[in-house]
Amino acid sequence: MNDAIVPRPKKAQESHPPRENASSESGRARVDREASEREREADAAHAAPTLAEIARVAGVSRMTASRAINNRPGVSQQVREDILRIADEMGYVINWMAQRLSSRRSGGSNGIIGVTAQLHTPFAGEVVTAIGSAVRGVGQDLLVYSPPDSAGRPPGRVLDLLHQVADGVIAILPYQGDYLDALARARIPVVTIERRGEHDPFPWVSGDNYAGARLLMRHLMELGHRRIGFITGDNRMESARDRLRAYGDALREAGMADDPRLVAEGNYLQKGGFEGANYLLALEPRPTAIFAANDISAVGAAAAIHEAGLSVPGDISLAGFDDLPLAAQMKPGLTTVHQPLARMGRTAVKMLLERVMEPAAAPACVTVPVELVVRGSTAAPQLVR
Amino acid sequence: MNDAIVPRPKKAQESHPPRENASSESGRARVDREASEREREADAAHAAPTLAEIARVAGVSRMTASRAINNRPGVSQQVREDILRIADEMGYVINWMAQRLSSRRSGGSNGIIGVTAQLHTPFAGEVVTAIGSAVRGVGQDLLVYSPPDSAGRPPGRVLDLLHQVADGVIAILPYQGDYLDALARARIPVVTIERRGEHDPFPWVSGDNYAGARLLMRHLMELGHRRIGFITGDNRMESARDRLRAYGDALREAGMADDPRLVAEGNYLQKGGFEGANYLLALEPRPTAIFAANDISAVGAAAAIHEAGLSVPGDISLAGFDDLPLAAQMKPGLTTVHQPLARMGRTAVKMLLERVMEPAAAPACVTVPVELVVRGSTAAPQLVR
DNA sequence: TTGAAAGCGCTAACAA
DNA sequence: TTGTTAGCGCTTTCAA
Repeated sequence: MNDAIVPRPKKAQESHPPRENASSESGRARVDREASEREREADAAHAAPTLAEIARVAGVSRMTASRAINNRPGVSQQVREDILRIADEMGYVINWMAQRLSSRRSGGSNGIIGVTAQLHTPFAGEVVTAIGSAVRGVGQDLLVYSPPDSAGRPPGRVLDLLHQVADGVIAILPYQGDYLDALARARIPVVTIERRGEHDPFPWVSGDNYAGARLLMRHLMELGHRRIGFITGDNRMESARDRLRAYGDALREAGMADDPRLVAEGNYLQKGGFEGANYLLALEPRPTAIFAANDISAVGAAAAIHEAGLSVPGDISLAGFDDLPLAAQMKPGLTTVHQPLARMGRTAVKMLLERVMEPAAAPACVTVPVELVVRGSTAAPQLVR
Repeated sequence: MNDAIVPRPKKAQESHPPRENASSESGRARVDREASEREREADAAHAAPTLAEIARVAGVSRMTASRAINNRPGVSQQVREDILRIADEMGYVINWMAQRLSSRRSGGSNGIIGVTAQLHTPFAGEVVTAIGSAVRGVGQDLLVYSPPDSAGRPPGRVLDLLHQVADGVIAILPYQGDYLDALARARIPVVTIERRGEHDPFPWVSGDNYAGARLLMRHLMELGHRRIGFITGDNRMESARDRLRAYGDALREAGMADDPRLVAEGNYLQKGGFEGANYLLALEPRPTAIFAANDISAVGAAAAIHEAGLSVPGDISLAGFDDLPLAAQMKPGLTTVHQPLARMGRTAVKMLLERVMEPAAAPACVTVPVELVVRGSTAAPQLVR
C-alpha cells in the first residue's frame, strides 16, 4: 500500500539560506551527514518516517521534534528550523491515529464538521453541496461519509471513524437501525436533516413537508382533478409520512372519495416511481393526476407514463416534491415543491456549531417554509373520458 | 479486513431466551452484578468505554473481548455472546485511532475510497455525486474531504487523515501548492479528475477539453460570429489552458483577427465571469458572442449582460462549458459542452481500484469524449450594427 | 530550552 | 479456548 517516497516539495528549498557564507563550514558538514543518513532511512524503511526517525536524524529527542513540528513553544529558533527542514525533506507526515490517540485527554476540536449521506442520489448531492457552501464561511473542514449499498454489510465502521474525528455531525442518512444505533452512540452533537419521527432524539431541520404537499394538492384540485394518485416515499421517514398525510387530508377535506387504491407504495427511488405509476395507470378509472412523493419518483413515473403511450400533461398530470435541478430539465418541466436546500444547509450548520459550543442546549428544531413551483407537467384534466 | 461487530441490532434481543427458566438463578445474579457495575462505569466515566472496561465487566481478558468484538475465532460461543451483549449495553465503540495504530503492521485496506473536492461549487457537487453512484456498486465506503475557504490556513491536516484511512484517493482539488504537497506525500494511489499539466505525477481522467472547445467555436463561427470573446478559467488547471488554446487555434485557423483584447481573465467562478463579461462588453467594437470557460462563469456573464441592458442571444450570444444542470435551467438555456460526469466518475473509480490492487501499474490516463449541446443562448449575430 | 518516563486503547505474537 | 507481554507513534507530565 505504501508508495514510493515522494518528491520533496519545491518550496522547502527556499527556506535554505540561498548561499551559506563561509563561517558555516561545520554546519555544512553536519548537513551532509544528515543527508546521507536520510537516504539510508529512505532505502531501509520505504515506509512513512516516524517522529522518532526525524528526531534521530536531527539529533534531538522526540519531544523536541514534536514541539517543533506542532509549532509549540519551547524550542530554540535554530533547532526548530533544523527539525522542520529535515521533516520536510524526509516527507514526514504526522500520524493521525497516534496523535489523536495520544492527545485524547486535552484532545478537543479538530475543526471538522462531519456529514453522513448516501451520496449517489441527486437529493443528497444537492444537500451536501448546500452544506458545503454553508461550511465554507465558517472555516471548518468538511468530511462526508457515504455508505455503500445499504443492502450490504453493517455500516458501522467508517461511521464510527467520522464520529471520532468530527466535532459534530449532520446526518442525512438512510433511516435504518444500524445507522441510528451508530448515531446514538456518537459522543458528539448530531443534527439531522429530515426529522425521523415522534421520538427523534436529535435536533433537526426540515422542509415543511406537510404544508408543501397541501399546496401541491390544492393546485391539482384547483385545476379540476378529482382522481389523484399518490406514490409514497420511504415511509420510514417522517417526510414521506407527512407528505402522505397531507395528500389524505386534502382529499378528505375536499370530500373526495378517498379511494385507498389510489395510493401506490414507492420508496423515493426512481424504480419505485416507475412501478407505482404502472400500478396507478392500470386502475379503472385511471387517475387524472399523479403526485409522486419526490422528484426522483416522478422521473420514474414519467417513464412509466410514456411507456404506456400517454402524455404529460395531456393525458395525465404529474407532480413531484423537492425541486431538484432535474425537475426543471424534464420535458415538460415538473410541477413540484421547492425545498430551500441552501437555507436548510446553512441552518443545519449553524445549529450544529451552536451545539458544538454548547452541547447542553435544548434540542431545537427548525421547519423551513417551502414553495409551490408550477411548471408544465400539470394541467386541467381532459374533459372527455 | 475485519468486520467489526456492530452494536447488536435489535434482532439480537431475540437470541435471549425469552423467559429464562428457574434453573438459571445464579446466572441471573451474575447479570445483576454486571448491570450495576455497568452503571457505575457509565456514571463514573461518562466517556466512551474502553475495551479494557468491557473485558473487566465480562470477566475476561482484553484479548478475548477483542476477539469477540472483532468477530474473530478463538472464543467460545457462550463467552462471545456475553461479551457482545455487554459491549452493546455499555455502548462500546471501537476506537479507530487505537485500532488502526495497533494493527498498522498487518494493517491493510479499510474499504474506503477517499475524495477531495471543494464541495461548494455545483461542478464539484456533480462530480462527487457521480463518484458516489459509481462507488455504490463496488461495496466501498466513500469519504469526501472538502477544505474550508482556500484562503485560510494550511489545508494539510485533515487531508492527511484522509490519506491515512483511505485505500486510495480521487482528487478534484483546488490546484494549490499545499494540496499538491499533501497529495504527493500520500502513500496511497491517487487519481485526479482534470489533469494538472505536463508533468502530472498522477493518472487522470478528464473530458476532452480541447475538442469540446473546438466544437463550440465551430458552432459559433458557423452561426456567423466573427468577434468572439473568451473568459478564461483558472489557468493553473490544464482544462482551462486547453479550452483557451482551442479558442485561439479556432480563430487562427479561420484566419480571424486574433485580437488579444478579446480574452478576459476569469477563474471558473461566477464573479470572474461577471467581471470578464463587463470587460468584454466595454470593448469597441463589442464582441457578438462570449464563450465562458465554464457554465458557472457563464452565469456570471449572463448577469453582466443583463445589467448592461443587453439580451441573450439577441444582442450577444453566450456559451459555457460543462453542461451542469443549471445550464438547462437558464433562460434562455445555455449552449455548452456536455461532460459525461457519471462516466468520468465511474472511470475514475475503476482506475483507482485497479491501482489499489496493483499499485505498480503504469499511470494510465483517460480522456473521455464530450458533446456540444446547443440551447437558446446562441444565435446568429445581428446583421446591423 | 530540553529530555525521560509513562501511558493513550488496541492488537500481534506468543504462551498456557 | 484463553491470557500475557510488548509494542504501534505520539503526547503528557515532570524533572533537569
